[in-house]
Amino acid sequence: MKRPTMADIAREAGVSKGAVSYALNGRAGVSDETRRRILAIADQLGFRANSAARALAGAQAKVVGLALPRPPATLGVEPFFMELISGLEAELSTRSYALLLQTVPDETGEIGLYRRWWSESRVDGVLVCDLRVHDQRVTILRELGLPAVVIGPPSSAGGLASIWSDDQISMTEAVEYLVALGHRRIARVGGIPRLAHTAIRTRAFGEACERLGITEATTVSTDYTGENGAQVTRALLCRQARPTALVYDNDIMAIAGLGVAHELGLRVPADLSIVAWDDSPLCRLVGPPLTALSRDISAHGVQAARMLLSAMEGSPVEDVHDEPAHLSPRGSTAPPPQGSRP
Amino acid sequence: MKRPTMADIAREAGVSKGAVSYALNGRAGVSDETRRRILAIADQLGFRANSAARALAGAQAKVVGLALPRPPATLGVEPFFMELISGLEAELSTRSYALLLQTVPDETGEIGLYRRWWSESRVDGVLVCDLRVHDQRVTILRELGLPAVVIGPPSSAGGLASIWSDDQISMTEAVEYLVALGHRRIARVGGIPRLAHTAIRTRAFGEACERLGITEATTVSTDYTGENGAQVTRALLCRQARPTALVYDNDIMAIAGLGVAHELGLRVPADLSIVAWDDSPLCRLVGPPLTALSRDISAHGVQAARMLLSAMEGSPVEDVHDEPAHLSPRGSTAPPPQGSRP
DNA sequence: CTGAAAGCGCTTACAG
DNA sequence: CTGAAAGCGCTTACAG
Repeated sequence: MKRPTMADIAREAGVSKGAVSYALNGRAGVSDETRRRILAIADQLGFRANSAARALAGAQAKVVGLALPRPPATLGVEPFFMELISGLEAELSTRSYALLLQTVPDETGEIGLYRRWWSESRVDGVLVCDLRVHDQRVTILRELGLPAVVIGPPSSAGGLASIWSDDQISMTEAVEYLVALGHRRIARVGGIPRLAHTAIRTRAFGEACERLGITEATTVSTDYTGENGAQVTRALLCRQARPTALVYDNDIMAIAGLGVAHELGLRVPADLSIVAWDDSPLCRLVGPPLTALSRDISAHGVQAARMLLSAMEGSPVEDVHDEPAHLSPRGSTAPPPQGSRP
Repeated sequence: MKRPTMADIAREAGVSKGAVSYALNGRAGVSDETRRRILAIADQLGFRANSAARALAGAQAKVVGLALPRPPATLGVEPFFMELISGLEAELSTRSYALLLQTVPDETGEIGLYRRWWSESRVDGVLVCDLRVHDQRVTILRELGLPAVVIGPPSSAGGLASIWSDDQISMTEAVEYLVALGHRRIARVGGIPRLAHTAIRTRAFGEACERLGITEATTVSTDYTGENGAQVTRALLCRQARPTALVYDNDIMAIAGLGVAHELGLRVPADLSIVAWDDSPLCRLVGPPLTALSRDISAHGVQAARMLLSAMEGSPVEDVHDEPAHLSPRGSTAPPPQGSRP
């Protein structure tokens, strides 16, 4: 099959290629009648602008890039990214933008990828996630002048537009709820420490516990995998005075924690309360369903895509403070067992 | 920042742009010494070929497309796709190919997407998944002449190269195992009926049960979501003579089924055995860990990407029959309760 | 082995 | 409002 080009349309309509371009892109330069005729012919021929030619001629590539800074193995089980991607997709596809995905092993790899995307003119803009406290990526992106939106706290976004939800509020809500239930020994199975949002959560957890007089509050770090979450949970539950409540930084580890409780013969929530973060449908499927800090990640993605699209158009973009995750109490939280109450 | 172009290299090296192109692409036409000099300069300048220009000049776009034929909401929880994607990525990225992702609402939308990708010259080839029994997509792809590899049974691939694993073997293995344990009332919570591999599994399940004299064998269809899996499980377990073993077409539904058993006060595996299909790490995390039909989906993706890459080079590509999923017995299967044994 | 030139299919100033 | 032309940065026959 031969692809129809603008020259074909121009010939058919008896106008110049330039006129076709103006008509197709809805710009001034052609009369309404000519425009209509051109559009009709384009439609009839099933014309689609060649994206390479368009990009080369200085227009946009109509592609947005997303580097996934996690090892492929982790990605498969982490519902967060897929939910984010479906949100991004939902917005991008209505505007005929494609999403270019690539996994990267580490920060250096990611920076290399941005440089490559930039020098190949492959993408019009990028979304950055998993912000670190001092993140080099934002510096590079500003240097390259590649439009970018950060999915993470503005405090680490280095001046790039950012969209985030305030994890401090959510963490405080979770701790207050557990304390209200009567828990005094609370531990947190935290995420990767160098990530900016992990740092925020860790601080919030510590502060909330201190304020409420919880002295036995621990945070243990993990790599977010279920295996690691299980391992840490096992260690915590085998302690002399084991915690009566656990707060997890993602849902996969919370589910793993539930499995470990089961393995140790502890009843959830009678012997142990569990709170998950990032409420994927999984949390509602397990028995008992997990109390979780939930927010609409997909909507977060839609919003992030919108911001990037405006940034790419050159409009000034405000930071967006999305709704924080709120606690959805379900079957995995209850007052602590009698013996451990104050 | 200004991107270095081949003209810059040519000027620096004192040769023509053509010579630079030959040198960079490892083709004949330049002496070894000139080639080395050109490569050194390119490297020093941080040169990267502009992908749009390259695609326009008739070379490849270096992009592979994957349409995701599931509603965004389902994607988030389905580990299968993310595992497949990480496999594809692993292979594509080493060859400097990018993966273009787009969700599509249905078959018509997917066909439209292929036409668009084709007419925009956006991708060099595509991967097709979730094959239907009579799948229109393969016909269209052949018409367009877009290189494609089907991830699914060759029986529905309509002549396109395909990679698949034989679900009949796996299903038979699962049924034989359950029967050997003593189960006589086995039900299957199946996937979307119009998918080719679902049909294969349904037939295999029926045949295996019949051959082993299991008369009470039912398959119930679902849409693969956890919610639907839970609902179907609830209905099955509330029957007069409830099944003592359930086989699920994906792991999410198996986990949902475990939740329902918990909710109904049934012990797994003492009262009910559960077998999951597609053994994501989740299966090992829940309590009890799920017996599952496991295979390396990520490796499947690597292989699929390799096949597509050769197809795009014009090499003839053989269908690949990947290793079938094999049973990994874990804590969710055991002999049926006393009363229900023959 | 090397160079000069045409062309891929668009967009966008620049004249009329 | 419209047309003719240059140019984006590559690749690839075609001469030398």
